[in-house]
Amino acid sequence: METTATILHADLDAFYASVEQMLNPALQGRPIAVGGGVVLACSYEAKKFGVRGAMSGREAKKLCPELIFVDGHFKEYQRLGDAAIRILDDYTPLVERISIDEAFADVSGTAHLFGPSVAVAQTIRRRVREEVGLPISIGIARTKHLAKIGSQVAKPDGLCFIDPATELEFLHNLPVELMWGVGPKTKARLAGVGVTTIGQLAATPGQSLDRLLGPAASEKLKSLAFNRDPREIDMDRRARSAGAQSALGRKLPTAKIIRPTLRMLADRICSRLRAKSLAGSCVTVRVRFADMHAITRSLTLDAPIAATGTVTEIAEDLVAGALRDHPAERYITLLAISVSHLAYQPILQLELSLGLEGEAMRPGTRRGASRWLADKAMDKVRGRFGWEAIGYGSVILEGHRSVPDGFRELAEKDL
DNA sequence: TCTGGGGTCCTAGGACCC
DNA sequence: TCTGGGGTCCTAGGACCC
Repeated sequence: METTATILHADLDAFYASVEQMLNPALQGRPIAVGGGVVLACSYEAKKFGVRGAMSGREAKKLCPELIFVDGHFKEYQRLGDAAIRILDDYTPLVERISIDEAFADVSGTAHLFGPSVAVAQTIRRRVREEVGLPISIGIARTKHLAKIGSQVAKPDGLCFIDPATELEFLHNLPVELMWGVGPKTKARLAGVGVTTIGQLAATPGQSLDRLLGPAASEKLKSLAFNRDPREIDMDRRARSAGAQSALGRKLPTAKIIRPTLRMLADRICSRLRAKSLAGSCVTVRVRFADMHAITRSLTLDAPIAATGTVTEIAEDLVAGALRDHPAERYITLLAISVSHLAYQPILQLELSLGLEGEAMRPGTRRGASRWLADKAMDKVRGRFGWEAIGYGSVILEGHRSVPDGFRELAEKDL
């Protein structure tokens, strides 16, 4: 059976840090971290010292006294990430963007135009370097999972072609944590029974793996370990939820804290939804306590909503219920809202529902649609004069902005 | 002393329906 | 008194990824 490897996984190396080093040549070759209080990203020079993303700035400095902290150029990240991914588009329409700095591409259908996958990958790497100025690593394999592993092996600034004829040999020599879905917990469980490589996982009897990880996870890992990943390139993945969260430090769970925070979170989420004529019918809140343990509460509605006020009130009720269930917890450290079960809801449909039974958004509430219209008016003002021009008075919160807004926006998935 | 933000997917039990 | 099975949705929690 003749098979070829035509799935590419392209991944910009230490993306944010590489951009900073490109913009400021004095930073090249130096250990740098984007961010201050929290390390949002760091350069390879910093990684050598053990610096990692999500680490506190202080911890990072302790590991690497030479570390240079820089502010992020978030607009540039978006522009350059887009430019790099666009180069992939020149070689195939089958491109699946995973995040700002990463994408899959299937070049099987375009070999007659551009040559074999390795040649295409070499060209892409050269062009990204020349036209965008950044290093990008590419893995090439028969499946998405293996291509992704390939790009990790290729880093930094490399290319890794995995020949289908010897792919299992390649795969089985690698550590389990390179597999998709194996994080710290699963890695530790596997290590507990002496499994540290993908080959050892492949050789583990199904029954004992089932006992260790449950039948579903076990089956999934087995299929990945034998490179039987069925996933295909998906060109237009739709977001399934939209959420927002805010770390609070350590706060007493009073209405004074909770209400304005939830309103701000709902405002962020709902304006994003309305901008895309979307609404969701499931609202989930998360409350995290001082010991970092978090709980969730959710409510599914009869009809989708996107009005800030309605989402805020539902979130307040859910948080109140969550707190009632945990009376011993003295402090909260984070609040989050997520809206899911998203549905396209153009204004026409909303007006129709007004004529019928209001919008049943919430038991006992018929104000949802008029609120939605008021929100749309506000969105319009913001569109012309900026986000800060208008808003809910009570959302103005004191300082404590641990992460820049620019970073937050980059993390938002297109709805 | 402190520990970000935005997501996806899976599991398991219970309710409910046919 | 004893007695079904399958499917779907909801909720809560957990693991993981970028």
